[in-house]
Amino acid sequence: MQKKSVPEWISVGVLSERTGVSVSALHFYERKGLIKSQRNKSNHRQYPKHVIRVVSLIQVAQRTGFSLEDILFELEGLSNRTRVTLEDWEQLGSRWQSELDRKITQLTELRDMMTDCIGCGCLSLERCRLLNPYDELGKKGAGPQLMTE
Amino acid sequence: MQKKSVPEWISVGVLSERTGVSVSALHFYERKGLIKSQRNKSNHRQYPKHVIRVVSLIQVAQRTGFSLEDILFELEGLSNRTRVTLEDWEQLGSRWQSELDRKITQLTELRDMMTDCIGCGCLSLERCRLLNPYDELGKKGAGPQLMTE
DNA sequence: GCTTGACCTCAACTTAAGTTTAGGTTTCAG
DNA sequence: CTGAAACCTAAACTTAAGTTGAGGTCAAGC
Repeated sequence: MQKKSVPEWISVGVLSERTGVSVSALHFYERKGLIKSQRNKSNHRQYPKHVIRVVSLIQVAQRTGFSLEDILFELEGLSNRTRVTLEDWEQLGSRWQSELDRKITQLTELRDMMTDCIGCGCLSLERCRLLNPYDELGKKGAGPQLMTE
Repeated sequence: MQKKSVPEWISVGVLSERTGVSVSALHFYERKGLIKSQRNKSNHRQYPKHVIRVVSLIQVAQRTGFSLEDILFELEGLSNRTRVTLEDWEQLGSRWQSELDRKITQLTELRDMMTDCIGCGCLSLERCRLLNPYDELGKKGAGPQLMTE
């Protein structure tokens, strides 16, 4: 019992409507190699319907902060270029989750540092780890430091 | 008992060293109006030492995701353009914190959606709220939807 | 048979946040 | 006196992710 594979082609306009991505951006993605199309006899692009999913994944990846270059790299690693399977999705999804976790951690640290700093109020250029991330305290010996400005 | 105000001038090279921001970027910031300098007799820029703090704040703001334009706007709202006081910092700091909170919330939502989605595995273009943020389900009536691809 | 809408290509433009390059001074150390 | 270090300006270049514009084709509807 083989499922029939029914590509069912859609135009760039329809792809744009279905994904919320502008036609010009879709052309752009195609130039970058993120999606592929066939042409009909009038030279119009025809996309297999499942490209909708690829475009949607691209959008999710962008929202998590990946560049199109990164995304192209990820997509190229997939077993099958246009058809995104469940395994593909599990792979991508967990990779993207780690990236998101990394980002969230970073921002949270920054926010906590900010909380400390506002509470502390020292605004010291010498001591403040927020204002002074490339800290080189210790060079000058320990102990209280003057806030020389 | 008045404190003497001792500006103590520093060169662009020193400012660059102290902040970790390249000289060309500092020139750029000056063109954009984010920092100001005086010139000495050889036409070299001289910055009052507390500009270091302004540049540090610019970096923090950038790390929290503000554009230089935003930052310029914030800095212009300060009581005093170059000298950043404790009150200034409290003002800015809490504004930036909210922005950070907003971002963290967004990313967290995206990550949780992703967790759901990977667990669910449906990858349905019709139903998935991750793949389909501009959802218009309901248009077609409720009930189970075919994953037509 | 003409207009309209959807599509095509290619090239130039846009914004942000700088960097790079080219050419020109000044100042200090040897 | 000579050369290097630090500085100056102005303009062009860079990258990302597209957008905009000009000019052209094609099929459908009136």
